[in-house]
Amino acid sequence: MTGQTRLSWTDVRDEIRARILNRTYAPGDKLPRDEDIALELGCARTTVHRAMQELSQTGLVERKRKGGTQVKIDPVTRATFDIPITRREVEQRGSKYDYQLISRSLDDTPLSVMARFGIQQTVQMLHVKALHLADNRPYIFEDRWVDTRSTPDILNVDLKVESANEWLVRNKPYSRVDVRFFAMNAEGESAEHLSTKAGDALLVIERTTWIGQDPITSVQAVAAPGYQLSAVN
Amino acid sequence: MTGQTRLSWTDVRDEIRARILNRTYAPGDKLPRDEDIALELGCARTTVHRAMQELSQTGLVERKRKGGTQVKIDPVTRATFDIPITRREVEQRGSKYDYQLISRSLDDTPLSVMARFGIQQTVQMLHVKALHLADNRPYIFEDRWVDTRSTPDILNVDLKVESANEWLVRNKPYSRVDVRFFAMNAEGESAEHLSTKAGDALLVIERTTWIGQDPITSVQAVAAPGYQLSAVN
DNA sequence: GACTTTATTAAGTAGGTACATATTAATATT
DNA sequence: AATATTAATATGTACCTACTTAATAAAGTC
Repeated sequence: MTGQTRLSWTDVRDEIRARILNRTYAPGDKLPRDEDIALELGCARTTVHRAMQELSQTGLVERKRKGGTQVKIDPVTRATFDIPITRREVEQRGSKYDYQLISRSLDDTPLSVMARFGIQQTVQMLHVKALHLADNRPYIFEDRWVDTRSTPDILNVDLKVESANEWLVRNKPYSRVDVRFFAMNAEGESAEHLSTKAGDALLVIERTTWIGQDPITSVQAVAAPGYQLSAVN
Repeated sequence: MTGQTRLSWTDVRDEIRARILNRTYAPGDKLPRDEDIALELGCARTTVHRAMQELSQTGLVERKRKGGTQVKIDPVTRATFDIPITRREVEQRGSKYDYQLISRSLDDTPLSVMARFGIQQTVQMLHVKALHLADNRPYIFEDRWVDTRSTPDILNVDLKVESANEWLVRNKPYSRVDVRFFAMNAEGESAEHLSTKAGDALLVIERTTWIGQDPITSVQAVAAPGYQLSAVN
């Protein structure tokens, strides 16, 4: 008697992954049908399906109806990043969080911001600049635009007290988000507020959100020198 | 007669998400039990479960056995990035890909690399520097260390022809990966190979992989100025 | 009251059945 | 031979049932 307990879908996932790692199933190979794997391992097809679902999502295999399952030829590295509220991020590092409003005004959107939102006409939006600090040292400088058509309430928020970052996350869920990372040299304003010298390489996290088709906000969060963003798991 | 067809789990997911967006379920609120939602919407509990599974994965809700489902108070922005083989990335932009080996030698691991791998002792690893080009212009400069204990075959690969990047992805699946992004100023080597002037801000993608506990490779991919990394979806 | 034990609850999982859907393969038609 | 039609097939989905597990609440004990 094998006497072994029933297989869970994570067991199946691990077994299949192991076989891919040890090249039983090599890149480009076609895997057996779910049903055959189920039969071989002694579990239900639904269990194999659940396992495959995850392997497919992490980019290790590719599945097609009728076509079957195939090990990806060029597996991409898929990394997930959590971008929390800055206050949370600072507090979770065990640092003291502070926040300073730098400026707040209604300005016409420049071309760069229009491009981010994908809009053609210039509109007036709330333009907010603010600084997040960790242990009294500059941590992130944010330059944000908020569309007052989709988010008129932002005008009643005292941004000297509550950061737009936090207020928006709490009060303005989005249905679509675009996130991108790039590097820029510190200059003028960013250098000044982050207390660094002009020219220093800074990581920028740019986030733009929409609700349906309507723009909500677009922010460039410029991190202080040395900032690293690392993937979860 | 409503005459409507049966609900799919994506319908349920969209319905729940809509309710979260329109604040029927506000941040911090507890959602009804899966079973009650199923009853209300007229579908099976498993269908609701499948929908919740995705909402939970994207970080919109939090689920606990017995505790039920709760809308996250501070929803994080969760972004997923695919980091393909550089050749693929270049080709998908519609550019011509080229590759140049810059150097290849067996060196002792410096502290920084040991830290990335989480190892205490200095070991000799294969140290490879290479340049990826798009349309004859520098695209990514990579500085890579490969552990020859876990990956002895790399020593037989002609890295002048095939990039270590590509060979490893094809031949050395990993079980764990660490990915991080940061910005650095171009200097000396990186400036020279990327044909940019020293001081320019460059985005660095650092990737370290293991198979089980054993280090495979760690690479710093330094992108040419202007490079942006954007999330999938 | 503080602590431990027990029961309850809601999500999580496994199995089975039936059917839907997207592709590919085979066949028929022009 | 090229094209359109039809059949076959593997994954995807929906529903049901039964059981498991983790977390919480309630009850009991010192």
